[in-house]
Amino acid sequence: MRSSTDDRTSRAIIRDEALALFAAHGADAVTIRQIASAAGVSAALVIRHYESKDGLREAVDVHVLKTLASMMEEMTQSADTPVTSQVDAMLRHLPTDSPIPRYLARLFVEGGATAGTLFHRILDISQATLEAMVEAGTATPGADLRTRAAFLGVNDLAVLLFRDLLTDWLGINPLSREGLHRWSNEVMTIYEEGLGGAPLACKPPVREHP
Amino acid sequence: MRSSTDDRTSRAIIRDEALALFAAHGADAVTIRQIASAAGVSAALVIRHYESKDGLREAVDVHVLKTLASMMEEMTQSADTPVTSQVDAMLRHLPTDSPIPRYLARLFVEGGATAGTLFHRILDISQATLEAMVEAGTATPGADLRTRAAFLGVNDLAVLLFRDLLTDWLGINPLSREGLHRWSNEVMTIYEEGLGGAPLACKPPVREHP
DNA sequence: ACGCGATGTAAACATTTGTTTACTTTATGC
DNA sequence: GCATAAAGTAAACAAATGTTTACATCGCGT
Repeated sequence: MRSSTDDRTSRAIIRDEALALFAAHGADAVTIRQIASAAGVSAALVIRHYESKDGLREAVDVHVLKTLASMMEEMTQSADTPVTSQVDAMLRHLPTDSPIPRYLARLFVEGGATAGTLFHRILDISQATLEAMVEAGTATPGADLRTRAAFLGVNDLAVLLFRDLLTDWLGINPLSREGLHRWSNEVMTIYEEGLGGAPLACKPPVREHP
Repeated sequence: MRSSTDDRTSRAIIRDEALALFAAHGADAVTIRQIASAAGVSAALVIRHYESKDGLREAVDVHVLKTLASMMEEMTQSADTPVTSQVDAMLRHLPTDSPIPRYLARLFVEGGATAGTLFHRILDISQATLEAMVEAGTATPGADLRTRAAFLGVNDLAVLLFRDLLTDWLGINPLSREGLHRWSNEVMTIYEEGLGGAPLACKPPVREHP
């Protein structure tokens, strides 16, 4: 629901409320009247601004894609993004109650062109990062570098998709500060040493609390 | 659409067609008339058998859960399931065109009680497997065994959720025979040695084609 | 003050959807 | 054979939903 002091244009308010509702319940399950009510306007105004429900859907898609694109651009410039947490880093740029993660989850299972474009872009970055690491000698291409890049990228996205279920099972939101710390600590360790830890005959395992 | 020679009861046919349509388009987007038409019966008969659309939804949920439960039981008895591919192994028990994977994907992003139960069960198995490996000395508990188990379980499920998008990006279905081979080969390597491969000073990296 | 476009609304409309009703057909026990 | 229950259907119904129409209000340049 829009707050009483809100200088966004009603067009933007409608789009944002639609995004929130689409993320929460899925676009099909949300009615124009619900969106209108959440935005504090009439149903007719929603149509007036976006022509149809499908037009609104597209507008929301474009908006999400733009938001993510600018975020990804910003991230590729500041080079502090390790391979483990491309998406996690992305999410740290969003407010914790942002509807975008959940919207993305729905987008990905739904398929469609937008999802394909975004997925492609994310995995391309994952591959580029891995290639850079191989170049730098901090990673191995494996038997098939592209498959390896896909594995890394998909693992990254998985935290996002399973956020709620993981929160239940772990007792802590893996995208919260504390949760993310535990999670990436574990991921980093596995990516560095594998599941078995560093071979004891070679060097002692590296632990956080030795 | 039901085939002409089909000895299933019409009740089961309706349930199966509903499952297929729910998986393909999401339960909200599918109408009772579509299900009826796919099953080759009238819409009224769908209601007659399942009382309401929600009743049908529940019946489909129960059926999927039962199918998976019997599959998981069968798998825990034959002890040849490595930690990397609990779900993959599950899927190898299903026909390649089974709607169940896609149905599960929708179930998981939707949340709900059924999804919670199933997710819980899968991650519990993941944890038990990891604990057994630690006991056997083939794995390390890491800084937080439960988080580590969650990471492994979720990675496993991710292939399932991203199947279509991965097929696009990789050029091969990661759940096909060839695709699954490449995928788990990569996963195994990373779980065994990490991204960097075995430290060269200790022993040469283990490759499939040396 | 006034015209006018932008912004907004309530009520009506056509269609879709889940469900009900009244009715027919098919199988089954006796 | 026949009654009776189960399986099945077409048509009607009520509510919901996307959209349209006709009408109101506000801001603003002149």
